[in-house]
Amino acid sequence: MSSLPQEIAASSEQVFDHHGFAASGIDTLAHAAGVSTRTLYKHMGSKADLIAAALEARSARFFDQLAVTDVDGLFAALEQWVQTEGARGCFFLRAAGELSDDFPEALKVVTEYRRRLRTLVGELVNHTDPPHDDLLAEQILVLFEGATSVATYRGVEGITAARAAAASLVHQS
Amino acid sequence: MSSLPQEIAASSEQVFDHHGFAASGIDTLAHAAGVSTRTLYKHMGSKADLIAAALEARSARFFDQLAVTDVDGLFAALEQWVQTEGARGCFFLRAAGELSDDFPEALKVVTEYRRRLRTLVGELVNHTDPPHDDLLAEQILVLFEGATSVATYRGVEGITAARAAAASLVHQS
DNA sequence: CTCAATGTAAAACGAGCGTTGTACTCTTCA
DNA sequence: TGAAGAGTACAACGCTCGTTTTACATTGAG
Repeated sequence: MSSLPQEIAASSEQVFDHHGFAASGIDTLAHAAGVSTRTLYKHMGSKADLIAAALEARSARFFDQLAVTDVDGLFAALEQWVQTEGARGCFFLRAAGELSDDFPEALKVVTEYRRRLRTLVGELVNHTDPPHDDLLAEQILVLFEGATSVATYRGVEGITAARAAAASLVHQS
Repeated sequence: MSSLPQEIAASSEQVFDHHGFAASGIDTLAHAAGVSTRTLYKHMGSKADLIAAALEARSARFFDQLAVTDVDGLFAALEQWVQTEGARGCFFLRAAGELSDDFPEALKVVTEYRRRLRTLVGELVNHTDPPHDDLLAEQILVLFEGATSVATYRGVEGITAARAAAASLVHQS
């Protein structure tokens, strides 16, 4: 049995993902979490804090899925994610677009997510045989982000295409 | 001298792009357009209609920039766009994420934009020498969307990488 | 000149928002 | 037993929002 703050952050992650941040009211978020608004505020402080917590929860959950050993596994994991979670575009890009400077903590989570994703891709590319440089890492990152976006309207086909493109770029000398 | 509705849609496009749809109030939008709220409503009907009009304006403006003859030109045009407009992620993806079913007209514009972008990429890939198939078109689409996303935090470097990747994929048999 | 069209300013409306206060119930454990 | 802690329901607060109303200014054509 996990803690209430974690449950609230987890269910809020889903509500924000499906309806956007501004459009998700506290009452809706509290009801989705199965708690009263009073309890929600006691644990989360404010809506801004709750948004940051939801982004943290998504980041942790997403990188758990991305625990892979090679570039191809990255796209396999993304395909798996989209099949179980659906595709609505990068949660963090959407957050950055919707949230202004009034949400500095949330934006910090977005920045940290991006840094971590870039680092992960860089490591995976570095462990290919033979090792590759920064250009390939940037290209894999583009394919990953592109697959995430394209999947919103072309489904897993976009991820399949990205996966094949990544393989081509990795294996060509 | 262009018409008031066009001016309102154009300036609203900028406000929505920089601050999000829900966070942009009617007063802000009217002030940015240099008109009163009364005039804004007379010409645009409602905020939902204004959002749809702003998306239409962006679509027209963006595809004007994408009047190119080959795949490489596509990424050159995107690089140019980002340098003059900045990068905040795909406007249409963000709209789809923020707007619910209460905005059917806006979502129709998003769908139409995506259909048109996919068609454009398909045509450009088909006119390569030698002509290529649907897989490459999907891959170029992924690179284009990925470059748009990655540019938000890695700048034009992401577009440069995507451009090189596209060239690799096009020229390899 | 006048009238219709088109614009403005400013206030008001009802609704929903994020947030807090109050009063109550239930559990737990010393 | 009884006090403390943690949760609930529910109303209220001040604020902002989208939208409409009212009253007034400007302008160009017949």
